[in-house]
Amino acid sequence: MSKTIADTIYDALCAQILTGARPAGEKLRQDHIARDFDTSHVPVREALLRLQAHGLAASEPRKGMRVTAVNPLELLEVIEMRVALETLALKHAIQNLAPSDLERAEAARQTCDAATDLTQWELRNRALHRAILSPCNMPRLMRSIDDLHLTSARHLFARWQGKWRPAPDSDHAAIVQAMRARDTQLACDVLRRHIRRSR
Amino acid sequence: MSKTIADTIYDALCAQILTGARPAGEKLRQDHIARDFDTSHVPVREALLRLQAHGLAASEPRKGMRVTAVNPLELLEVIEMRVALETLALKHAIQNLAPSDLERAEAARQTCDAATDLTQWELRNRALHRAILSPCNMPRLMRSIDDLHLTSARHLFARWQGKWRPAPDSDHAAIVQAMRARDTQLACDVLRRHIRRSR
DNA sequence: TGGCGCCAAATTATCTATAAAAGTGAGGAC
DNA sequence: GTCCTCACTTTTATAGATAATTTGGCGCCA
Repeated sequence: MSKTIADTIYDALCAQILTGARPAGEKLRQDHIARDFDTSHVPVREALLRLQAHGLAASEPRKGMRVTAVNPLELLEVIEMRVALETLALKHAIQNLAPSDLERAEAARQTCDAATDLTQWELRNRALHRAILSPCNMPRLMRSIDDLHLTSARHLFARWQGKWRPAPDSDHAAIVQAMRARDTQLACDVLRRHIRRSR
Repeated sequence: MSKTIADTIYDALCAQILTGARPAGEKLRQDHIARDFDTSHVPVREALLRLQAHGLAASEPRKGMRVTAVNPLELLEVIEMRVALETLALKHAIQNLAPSDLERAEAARQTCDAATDLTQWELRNRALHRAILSPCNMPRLMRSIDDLHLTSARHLFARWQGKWRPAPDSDHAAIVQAMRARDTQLACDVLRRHIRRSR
């Protein structure tokens, strides 16, 4: 399970891009980053490729990579994709739901509501969505959803950085409650509204 | 636009995995592949990373990559994801539809029906789905759908290799016709049935 | 005979060096 | 003054070498 250097670099760059520490359009120069992490440029290349795979960077051959732009059109796209895929996951999740899943979801919900800053909230919000959906037992679907959340998170940081205030989320509570009642229709409706609200 | 060596290797490995020339579970050894393509192992690593990103290979750190298994559960997952995402794309595509899009779709349909072997048909079938859906103008959605088609194609080859016979596809015709009539509901229904049929 | 540890071979991950391409800017022609 | 060219710098892409890790076999001992 040992993390490679490339893994470490990827995680760090990913966080920097999400939070806006590396703004959209910034050139990602291999040997600069290599110096930052005190390695050679080879593992940096690997990390960049993975950023590209997750949609966080784009490359032009022999011209290097740049942090991808976060244009509003892409956000609309991502929101509709999230609606389609997360409701699919939720339907299957409710079918397979075990009591322990409900406990985990409720715990994740409370943890999320207790967040005190945006970075923390974003992490916990993602964890909550995973907790709610992962009982669907569809690993590939979950990976796709995670990728979409990455893009959503970038918009979130771009828009709310500094303006965010802690507040309990009533949608989250409603979804968990509908799941407890095994009301698939209601849970999906609330989730759909919840995701679309993030515009 | 110059293709790098890594691009070339990726394309070749991708085709080999799709058609089953490299079966599921096969270890992808860097320097063996490097010898095959007469390069160093560095571009091979890059190609492997990209296979991983598209779900065609999986790695355990320091243990190398293997061609991913194509288990029936994943196929079910991919089919439901395709239903969710392709109907989403189709709805938007029909909204934006221009006459030239319809022409292109019809041409792609006829080309697909004229395929004489499975490899050809698979390529043209993918092109047809792209032609039908791409007027949605949602590049990220299209990329996700393309990835799902890769997995579907692997199942297709695994199941029909040698048993495939040329035949016109009535679903394709029905979808194009519904698009021409701007009947979103009908088009989506046929598409859903069409995708689920590939089980 | 069967499990355990150690050595050798294979393989991956990383580093350093080199080649190739792209950007940059000064100097000259018009 | 503007534009083109050519050398210089920066940066990416690939190669070759090295370090680190895993794998598999072999003998040893219970």
